Amino acid sequence: MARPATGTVFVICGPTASGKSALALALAKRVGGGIINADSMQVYRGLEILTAQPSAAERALVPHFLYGILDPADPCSAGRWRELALAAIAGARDAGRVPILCGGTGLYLRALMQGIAPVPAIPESVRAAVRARHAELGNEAFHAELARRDPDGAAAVRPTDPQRMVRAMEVIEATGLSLARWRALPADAPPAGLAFRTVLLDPPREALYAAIEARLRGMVDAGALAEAAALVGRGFDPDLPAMKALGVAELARAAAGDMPLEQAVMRAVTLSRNYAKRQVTWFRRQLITDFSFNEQLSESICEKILSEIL
RNA sequence: GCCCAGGUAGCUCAGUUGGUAGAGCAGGGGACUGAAAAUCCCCGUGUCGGCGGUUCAAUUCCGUCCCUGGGCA
Repeated sequence: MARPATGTVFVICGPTASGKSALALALAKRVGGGIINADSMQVYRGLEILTAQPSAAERALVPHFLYGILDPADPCSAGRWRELALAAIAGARDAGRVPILCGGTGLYLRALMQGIAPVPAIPESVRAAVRARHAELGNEAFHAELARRDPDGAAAVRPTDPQRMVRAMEVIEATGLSLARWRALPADAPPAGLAFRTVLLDPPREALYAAIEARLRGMVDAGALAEAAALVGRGFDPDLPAMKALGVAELARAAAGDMPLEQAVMRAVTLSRNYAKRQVTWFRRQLITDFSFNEQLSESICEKILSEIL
């Protein structure tokens, strides 16, 4: 068995349906690894099919961490995931396993590998109040209010970007310090002694889009309609992250008979393509990667990649 | 066969009282520091169905043909 140097942590990233999970599994078998989820949606229970979480058979072969660990009502975040991932990395190493992070959420991976500002968790009461304030004022007036509280923050965020305006307001509201001030502080960096080896899967667009559609149809065959309907049936706040998993809204409507199945499937496929494109932009431009492969994963490509990175 | 409607961007359509046209979606590019599968920004030349005619000028008006709906036979 190939034995990477102590402290090595593999990172496998790439757009949805590029073959990350299969590559991670093959790598884990080869080096005695433990696979750690780095995907913002695969952390939730009740989305096993639609977020393509590893099967029970796969989990039996190799230890997996952070898949389906949170209830949809319990939102994750970059900071929270970072803590969980650090614990999982330590856990895998204690068990004699090589940690292999696998996932498509660039922000999470960057927060872990390149550090993140040490902003404390914002109390839920503050978050709710700021959101309500934004809903009450609307974009323009809210931006004006932010400009009064945090001029630099307001200048850095477009008045059309509610998510970032709300975040900037929450931080100054809860901590008394602007985001810019927090970001000027030393970042929460990964513990010393970890050496990330990052592999990017970046297949040709055409092959990737074909894989996305094939996989979506496979999900439907595997019961994605029922899964989506069950999740929506729990009546959660639609703003919860898990509720925004691609395909949930469309397939739940199809399950309820409110939308033709084929239309729901094609809509979910389109949304997934849009998402894959955003992911690719992130990985190419925001993440420092050690290896990049421009092919859709197959058995032979997988072998080639393994021999190259080990 | 006759009568209506239509034929404009990959798709769905708007529009031009005659001066060669623009939205949404798709697609492409980009931003990104804690709900990121999120949020946001930028990118629109296409025989305006074909061929004739009128006109300085036709995608627009006229004729004719073709195609697609719907109606009448």
